[in-house]
Amino acid sequence: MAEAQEMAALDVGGFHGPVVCALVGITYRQLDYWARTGLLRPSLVEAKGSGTKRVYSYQDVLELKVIKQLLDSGISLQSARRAVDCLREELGADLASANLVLTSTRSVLARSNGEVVDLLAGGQGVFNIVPLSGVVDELAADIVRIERGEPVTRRQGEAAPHVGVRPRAAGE
Amino acid sequence: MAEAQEMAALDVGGFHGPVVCALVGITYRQLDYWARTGLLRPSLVEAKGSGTKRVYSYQDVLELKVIKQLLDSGISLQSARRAVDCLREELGADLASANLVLTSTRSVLARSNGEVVDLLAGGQGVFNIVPLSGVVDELAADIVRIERGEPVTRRQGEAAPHVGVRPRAAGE
DNA sequence: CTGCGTAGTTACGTGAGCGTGATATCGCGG
DNA sequence: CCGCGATATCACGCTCACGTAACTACGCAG
Repeated sequence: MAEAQEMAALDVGGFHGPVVCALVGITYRQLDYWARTGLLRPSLVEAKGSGTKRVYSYQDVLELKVIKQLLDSGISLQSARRAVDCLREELGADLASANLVLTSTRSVLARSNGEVVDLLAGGQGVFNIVPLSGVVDELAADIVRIERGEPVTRRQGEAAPHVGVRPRAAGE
Repeated sequence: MAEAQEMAALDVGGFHGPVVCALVGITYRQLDYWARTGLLRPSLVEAKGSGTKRVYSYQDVLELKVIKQLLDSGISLQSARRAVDCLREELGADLASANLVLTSTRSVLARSNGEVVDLLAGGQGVFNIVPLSGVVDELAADIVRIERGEPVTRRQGEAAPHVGVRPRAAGE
């Protein structure tokens, strides 16, 4: 019962450092480095000296997973910073049905696949396109697994199998 | 007349190090580093000690420009290496009408915009899409400028204005 | 109140990807 | 054949993005 209480506390919105590492699939040193350098601070509770605990929100973990995707696909942390800024600005959007698009100069959210096609037709520079649906679904599944005590052993640097990606026609 | 001969020699396929730097918009140290680390060796003449000259082919310069685009858009040199491998394998293709697509696991060439849309519908991982038409056209224009002695002063890290990008409808 | 585990902090090291000179050497003009 | 500029090479150092290990401090059980 006391354990169930702890689980509930997690559900309400709090994730400690090590748990976040398991969910996102990064090392603790990366999480720590990112927090110190200001890439992504825990939005619920910041660390106040040794022994204290950082507490991350669900939204934080989502952004971290996006960052991890970017790193796995060979994008620099610098660019990931711009991506995070974009996600922060467009929080109202439905992430599960949107694509994050980064170009050399700016980053935007494309709600429909049609918008992505339009951007491609514009044809300037390089496009980094991140489908967010996979990230959202995957996180939901992993949270359940973590709360059961199953250790979510995902290999480092390897793309996780995305759940719930539905192929679409171009003219949607 | 003797000068015209030198120019002709360049046209046939040879570019020295510093000229390549000006064309691509990178520093000599970058070109040197990339040659030493095996990212992109001059395919015509390698360096054999101090005082010798590296000679790059037109194809080399094209690949270098692609690498530069990747770097400007925040992609790591590691990923750029994979991109170069892909370009090497698909040399027969018409680069000016193709897009280079990099995912976290592999790299491919998409000949039509339709293929790009199909790939997006597949929806796995992150897509880095490089329209090659701009790179090809830009290089041709810059080569003319170089041979006139005009110094092609392009700002570092800023995307060059692409020529000849034509917007297309999705169902092409 | 006293261990003790857990989590954050510090110190130090590492490799990639260059920048900055200084140096060595080639090849060409005179 | 001899200087001289152009080009490659070397030595050194720097920043980013972490890894490893040791240390430290909180907070909870007993």
